[in-house]
Amino acid sequence: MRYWLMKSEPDVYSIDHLAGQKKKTDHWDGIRNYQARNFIRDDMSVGDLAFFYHSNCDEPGIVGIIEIVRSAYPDHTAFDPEEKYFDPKSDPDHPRWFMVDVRLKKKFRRGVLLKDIRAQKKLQKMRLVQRGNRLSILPVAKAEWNHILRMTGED
DNA sequence: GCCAACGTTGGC
DNA sequence: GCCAACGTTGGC
Repeated sequence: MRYWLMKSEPDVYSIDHLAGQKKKTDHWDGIRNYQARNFIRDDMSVGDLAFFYHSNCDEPGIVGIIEIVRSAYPDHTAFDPEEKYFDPKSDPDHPRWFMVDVRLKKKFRRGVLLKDIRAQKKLQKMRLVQRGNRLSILPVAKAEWNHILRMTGED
């Protein structure tokens, strides 16, 4: 069982979008970066937990917890020319991009903001707080996961 | 295979 | 809106 952090821009897809889905479950499409793809395709399993992170917004930070409920399968939005993330180099016979399904497990009453994470000595090694990190899928160490959970003040 | 140009991410 | 970081593209 692994821990992850998954970024989404709230203007595009926020935690409330996910909360409004049937069974609070949805696919996580649009990953178009090889490192991120390799993480979800090779290392992510059903039952893994991930922080839902709001990026590129007024208050970037972790806003809740999601659970992986389906392991990687081809991202069909790459096949559709109408889609924003269409990629002609991916086709159903040889899919290049993959996605997983996630279910909302918990929305924090108060998110853990990036600036608060940055202020934590014990979280300095997180890839999230290191400069220039643009990866949308990041592994999180168990100790870091627990530390952030404590910062929420919830169980 | 090198590397300049270009595009995207994302915090600030 | 700015800009640093960094991934991708394409000419050579």
